[in-house]
Amino acid sequence: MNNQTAQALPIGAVERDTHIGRDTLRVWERRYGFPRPLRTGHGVRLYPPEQVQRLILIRRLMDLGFRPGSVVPLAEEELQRLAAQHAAAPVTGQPAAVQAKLLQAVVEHDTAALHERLEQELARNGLRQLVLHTIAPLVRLVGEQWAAGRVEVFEEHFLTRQLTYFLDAAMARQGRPPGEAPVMLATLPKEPHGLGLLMVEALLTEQHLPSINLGTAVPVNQLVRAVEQYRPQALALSFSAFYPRRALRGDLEELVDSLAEPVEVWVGGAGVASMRKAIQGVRVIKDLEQI
Amino acid sequence: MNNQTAQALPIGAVERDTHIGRDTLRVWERRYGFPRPLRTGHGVRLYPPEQVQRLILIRRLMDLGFRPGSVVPLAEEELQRLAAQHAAAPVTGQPAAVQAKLLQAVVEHDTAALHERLEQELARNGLRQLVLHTIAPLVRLVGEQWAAGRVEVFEEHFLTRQLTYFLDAAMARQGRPPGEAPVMLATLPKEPHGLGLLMVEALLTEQHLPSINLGTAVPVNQLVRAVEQYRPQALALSFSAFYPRRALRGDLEELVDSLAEPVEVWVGGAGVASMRKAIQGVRVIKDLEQI
DNA sequence: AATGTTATTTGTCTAGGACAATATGCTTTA
DNA sequence: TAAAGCATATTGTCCTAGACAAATAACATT
Repeated sequence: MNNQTAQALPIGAVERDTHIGRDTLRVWERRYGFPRPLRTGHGVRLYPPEQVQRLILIRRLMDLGFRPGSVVPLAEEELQRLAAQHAAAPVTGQPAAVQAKLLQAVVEHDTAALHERLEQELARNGLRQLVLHTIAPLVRLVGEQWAAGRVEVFEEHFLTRQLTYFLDAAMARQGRPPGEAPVMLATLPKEPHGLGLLMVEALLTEQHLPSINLGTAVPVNQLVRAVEQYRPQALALSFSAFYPRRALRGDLEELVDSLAEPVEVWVGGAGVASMRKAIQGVRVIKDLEQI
Repeated sequence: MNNQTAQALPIGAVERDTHIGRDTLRVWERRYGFPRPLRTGHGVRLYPPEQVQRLILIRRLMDLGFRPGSVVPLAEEELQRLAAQHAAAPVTGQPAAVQAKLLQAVVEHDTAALHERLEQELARNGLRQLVLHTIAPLVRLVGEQWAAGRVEVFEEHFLTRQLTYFLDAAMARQGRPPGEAPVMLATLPKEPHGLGLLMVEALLTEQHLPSINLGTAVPVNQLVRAVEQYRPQALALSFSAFYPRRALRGDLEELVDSLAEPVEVWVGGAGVASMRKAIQGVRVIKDLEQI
């Protein structure tokens, strides 16, 4: 069923699969000599699958902190070596036995085992401890394993859905806190990862505090309107490690500038941990425990 | 707190807020004379908020079926008139009393009322009927109200989260069906709307059929890998009315071409309802009831 | 009314250059 | 030795104006 020629992708498809912008792909070609796509008769770029695969690998190394100039020009083998090196690097601390087991359930696609273990932890330690000491480390672990090439993107998708389901069920059993929500949760358009928000929602729920979770990829102007309507005391935004660093400061400044209402802006997640200078009117939450 | 000059946005930000591509924004400027952004000293476009607002309105009209050539050149008042006309258009059928009440709860941000009513319907008619006759029509209704300018994007975000929470809780009470999942659910990268998947998941769960929901925006190559690993009998994809029509056929063909494994591909949702020609190897699900 | 053909509309892609913002490397100061 | 200040290098995003393929609309024919 595999059609050979159809496998080479135009630049738009590559942008989507690699999360590297079109302009960037073209400028890399000019500057570093890679990628070097095929061309149609009319000059349109067609990227063969190997090059797309290598771009994904490059992207992974960049998320680990490498800069384009130091990885894009490298030969295939050198890239593989770099990646392997990082795959061998010790994972932060040693994952507690529980997380290792959970990770195993994820890569083996064993939904039942995953839920059973989570249920055990919940029964033993309660929702707060479950989020802080089991789920948050698990999510971090899976992220690291992905960077090391041991876990695939679709497995993260799978985990995200399972955790959402589990936390929703757990919150429902706790009961939904009544009253006006003092905290609004969301991510900006470039951020598709919503587990951070969900964990915060669970922590708040556990303390009988209502919250409004608008989910991922909410346009700035919509956040402004939502704040006008719901009038929360705080707007909490989550940023994963993959949020484009270039854009972070500008995006936050744009948001704060647009907010006419008096509202605290909280930001958290791996994406803001490395922020150099503080931004006027934005409070950085370093740790989930602070909630 | 509002900074006047900071309000004008560069083209990248406008692309995100309007979901109109950069190239498209520039080509409209050339062809239709709108938008006509300000420029920095170095020629960089800066779109004032009114123009962004008008672009969003244009986008809404296009989602209603208008073509760019017939709306982009129009003056502000004419656009407003067109929109108002469609706002006045009768909503499909008359929304049953239940949906009207639910809609009211959404726009009034009354979480408690929303959940209470859903709970009532669930208790009375069961999960299947709730999904088919209450939630699906509600989602459609909110979409129409949005197109008419009566509901805002952030309210759809709010509803999405609430329905996810509710359905997850309902499914958890039913109990998670054990065993290997015969159906895998996902949306392609350009499709951020995941409620369709969730409704299908709920319908399957109600019939004690397990499923694997990978959620939204799964890259094509990851879908291929996921199918290789989980080996489901069917891969079901959901497309909202906002999925770019130009890309639909090509994206599906790319997917089918890449799938080496024998797996049925099902597609559903408003985005495929208007598909002209069938695509080899793809089955169109016209109705949720078919599940 | 269905089908086939032609014309128009529309989004995405091209090249090569430019610039502002960030990160790095080097020097000076406490 | 560490912090701070400054110069240099790196990097993503934006620019222009033109081109083309795919989808849609309009028209002609069966």
